[in-house]
Amino acid sequence: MPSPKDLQQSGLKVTMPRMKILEVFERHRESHLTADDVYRILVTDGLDIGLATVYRALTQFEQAGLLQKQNFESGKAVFELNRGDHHDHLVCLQCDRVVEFCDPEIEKKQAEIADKLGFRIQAHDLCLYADCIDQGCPHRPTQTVLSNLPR
Amino acid sequence: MPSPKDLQQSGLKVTMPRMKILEVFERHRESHLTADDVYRILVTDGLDIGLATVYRALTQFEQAGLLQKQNFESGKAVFELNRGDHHDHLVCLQCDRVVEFCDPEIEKKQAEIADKLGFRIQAHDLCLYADCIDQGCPHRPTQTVLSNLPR
DNA sequence: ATAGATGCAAATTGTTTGCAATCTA
DNA sequence: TAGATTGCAAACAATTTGCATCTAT
Repeated sequence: MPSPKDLQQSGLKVTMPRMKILEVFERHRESHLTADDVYRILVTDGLDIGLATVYRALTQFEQAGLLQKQNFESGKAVFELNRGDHHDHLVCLQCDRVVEFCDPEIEKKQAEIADKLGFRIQAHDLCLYADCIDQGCPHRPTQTVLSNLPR
Repeated sequence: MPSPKDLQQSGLKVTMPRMKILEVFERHRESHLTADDVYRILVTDGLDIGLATVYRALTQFEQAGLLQKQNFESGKAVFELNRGDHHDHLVCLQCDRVVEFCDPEIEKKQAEIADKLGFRIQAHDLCLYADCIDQGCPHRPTQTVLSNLPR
């Protein structure tokens, strides 16, 4: 349930299009959506919101820290709700399923490496591309499976 | 020095455009080049090779394992010679400098993670975005600095 | 000779922008 | 009401493709 506060705090006016777009992400907490995905969902919902507005909102929301943006190999950017936690992604090469994970050891090692090279790390992208081992891999559109790795 | 064999072995005909494109990468072993970078270099060299041909060649060379493709945040794909070794990248947020590194521990951990999630890892992208700590960071176009981390 | 390669222009795809009309604070 | 926001169409940037013409094998 997106609250108007989320927008106000970012200096963005509370408008219908923006609230509806946030709602879409609330209703799809497990997904990684492209601008077009969001646009289609809105259209399906019978809402008349332009694609350009979606793009503008996504950009603003990302800057405001409400959303996180990812660039997988697909060429299109995908967005997900910023749940505060940082995590990396594993994309299934069979069905495009996205599994999230986070490994503190890797995170630590990254900082050490940057440090050793004379840099202060600001961000990173880590994405694994892999094949399902188990049989039951449905060839379906993008879908997310949350997963917390033992630490 | 690109050898015709590199192309023949891939089932690609040895043509002037292809050889010249390979040469460009040989002459810029340290760089990460976009299709347009390659095209401009060729034009500068007085060669009349179409941009579409460059794109086609880059794709074919990547599939043939001669080049490696990277998608940084820039939106454009960059290519580099496949030197056999795997490595990850660190991009300087100030000057776009690209530093290469490889950390066996991270590699190992990645495989373990994929394994634990029920996947067999095929590939991965790891890119760190960071700020130079030291002063001498020139704001210049993309340029690569090779670096082997202690292992 | 012939399948494959090239150049050019036109087409695609994902994303951004100009602008007049329309809203929020 | 003033300044922000929206929708639409046009503009863009990166990459791909159709096709008639060449070229390596």
